[in-house]
Amino acid sequence: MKLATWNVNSLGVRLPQVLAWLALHQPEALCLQETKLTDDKFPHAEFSAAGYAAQWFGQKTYNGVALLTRAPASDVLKNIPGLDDPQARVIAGTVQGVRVIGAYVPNGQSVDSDKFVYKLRWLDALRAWVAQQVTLHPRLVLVGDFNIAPEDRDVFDPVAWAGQVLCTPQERAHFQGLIDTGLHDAFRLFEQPAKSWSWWDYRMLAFRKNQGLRIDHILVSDALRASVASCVIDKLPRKNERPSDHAPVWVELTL
DNA sequence: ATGGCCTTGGTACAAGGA
Repeated sequence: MKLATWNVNSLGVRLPQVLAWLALHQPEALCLQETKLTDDKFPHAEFSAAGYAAQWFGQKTYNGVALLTRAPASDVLKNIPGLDDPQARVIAGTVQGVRVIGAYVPNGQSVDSDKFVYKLRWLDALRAWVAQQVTLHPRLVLVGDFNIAPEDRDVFDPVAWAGQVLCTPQERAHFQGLIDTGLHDAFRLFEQPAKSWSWWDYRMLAFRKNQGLRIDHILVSDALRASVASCVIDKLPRKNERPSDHAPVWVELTL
């Protein structure tokens, strides 16, 4: 079964592209980030017509996440239990015996920003909760826009980006902290092309020049590691008219 | 050519993204 994640940067704008991608790939589950829709505006009827059940959790203008599944998801949770967070950033559900957690990690803006402090605190809470979730649900995937480039090889110009937000040692330590709960970066379980990115700035002709970062990830638990058949960043939607600045990422599990 | 965008709310342009 195929599980996927995509930061769509406004589902209102990107809905046709998401529907086309679902029809083409028919994933068992697709997690969306940055829907930017209040819950009353979520296009659940369109997804239902396309054969997908939806769970969603949004807000006006910013953030917003959704979980689209072919079979209805159970044990759905919205945001991190116990974390007082006004921003809609997490949605979780169980589908076909796999716990799927979709996350939109705060960007952090810049290292000297209050938003960076929020990002690090948020990641602390995520790690603590994911550690519990892995114990409860050994077959687990944590997917989404992590807003962290884990290593220099995930950055088109690591010298220019050194110490910048998305690439700081603190953020990378948090990524490792998530890995240390018993997860594996599915993309790195396989030989991959050099210069593989999941996000390209809209400016500076970044996509045409393939200048990007790999910040969207799929982490799989120990119990699922042997079942991961492939992990792919799908660059094709980035070539659409009016694309998201992020590409979808998917894994194929043979369960 | 060393700079180049996109989205939202709201109706001008500021803020946020990464």
